[in-house]
Amino acid sequence: MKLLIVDDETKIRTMIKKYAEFDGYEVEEASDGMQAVSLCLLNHYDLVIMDVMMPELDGFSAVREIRKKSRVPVLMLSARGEEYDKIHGFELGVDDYVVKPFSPKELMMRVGAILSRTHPKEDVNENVFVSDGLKVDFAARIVTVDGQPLDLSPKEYELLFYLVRNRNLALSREKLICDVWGYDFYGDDRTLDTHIKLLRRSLGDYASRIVTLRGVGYRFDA
Amino acid sequence: MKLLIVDDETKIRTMIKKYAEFDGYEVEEASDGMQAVSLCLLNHYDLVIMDVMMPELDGFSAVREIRKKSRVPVLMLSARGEEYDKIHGFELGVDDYVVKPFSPKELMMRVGAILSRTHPKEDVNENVFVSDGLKVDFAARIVTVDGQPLDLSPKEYELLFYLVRNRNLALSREKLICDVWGYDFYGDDRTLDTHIKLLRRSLGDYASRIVTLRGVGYRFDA
DNA sequence: GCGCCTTTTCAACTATTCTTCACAGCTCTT
DNA sequence: AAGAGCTGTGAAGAATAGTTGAAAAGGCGC
Repeated sequence: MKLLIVDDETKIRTMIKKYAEFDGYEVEEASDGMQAVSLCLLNHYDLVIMDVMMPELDGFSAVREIRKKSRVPVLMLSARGEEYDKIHGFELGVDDYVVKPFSPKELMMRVGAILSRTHPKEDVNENVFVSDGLKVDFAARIVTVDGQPLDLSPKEYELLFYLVRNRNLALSREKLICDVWGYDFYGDDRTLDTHIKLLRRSLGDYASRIVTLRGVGYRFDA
Repeated sequence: MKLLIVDDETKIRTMIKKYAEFDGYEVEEASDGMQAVSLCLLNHYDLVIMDVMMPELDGFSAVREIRKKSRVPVLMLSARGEEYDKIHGFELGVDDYVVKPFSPKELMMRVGAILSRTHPKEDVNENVFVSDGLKVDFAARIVTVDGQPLDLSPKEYELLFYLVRNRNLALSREKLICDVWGYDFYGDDRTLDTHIKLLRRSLGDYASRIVTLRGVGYRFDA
């Protein structure tokens, strides 16, 4: 996770940087708006902490410039918590707003809150999918139907996992082939159908969860 | 979008409710933490605005209870911006924190910011269209009428999706043919009519949403 | 190299969908 | 009121896409 800290006061930048690095973030600094804009166009940051009052280019104008190219989350710092300023910030798509003087601990809490929202934990979130008598344990690589474990082939696992991870979504044949087999697969048109057939046979009563979307591909219904 | 406002002061609840309803939210109220917890277990809210200081059960304890069952976004209101309280709030998975006295306008800005983060699909790119009992889910490729899924043919899906994406717009026969069939279609004049007929038949009660514009083409009324 | 399991290919088969066409119906003009 | 010009409809053959079983090809451990 990489942060960009933008403030004209070195003292403040250093202080935030210390706390941020303590929390395990990688940190870069900019001392004015112009610099911030250039850095944002050159590099990728997971979040920008931006002061409002700065020489050269103020924080709001800098965000406006950055927004032309990037949706990077921004947390604004302002010396005074004027309502006008706050609204101004939200309209630009600023994610949060902290008023100086602030507690560094609270600032880092807010940084954490924004990042946890913009980077939802996909892998941590779901290791197992359950619906009625069907259980798909991604981590353990076990699929059970009514408690009975199924004996699937590697491709069947991969295909099922992909379908379940993208359940309730129309998946085109091309996308399935590309994502499950790899972009460099130039096999027969019927390969996918055949594996769907095998998977359906293995799933028994749950075969109907794999819905054929004629002319498009397939969808797994949760 | 449905909000739950929890505060023991009727005056504050009424004030927030007025602003929220002006912004188009549906609003329910609770006057203490216990009530808030019960309501959250019974109903679905898109966001909860919760005061900290309340009789019976304070805001933090209420959120802790709610969190056992629900991940609903919460915005806390507090009479004093003590740092300890703020951190306490973020650790519970509170999404934002507003200090009293606050400006209602800023509060609604923050509510909007949270909701746009938790419901990213609805405001960014549209994946689903709903109007009365008709639901068109583009991503899942599912069309339901009064909860009942329809079994449409590929062309019916494509045509309906195109019409709904360009709803309330007069679409010429030429444009429809060109965009749905492709610029290189040199088929019969009756092909489009026939598919409109099939689609209308499938849509049942909602057939009349597809309006014939004699001499021009068709329009889907949202 | 052998045997077993998995994956892929292939072609026949089935099911669904698309297009065409003839004609009916509607609307507006003459 | 008749006719021209569009649009709606049902039927049927043509076209397309998906399913399936069988068989060949590929991998991997022994």
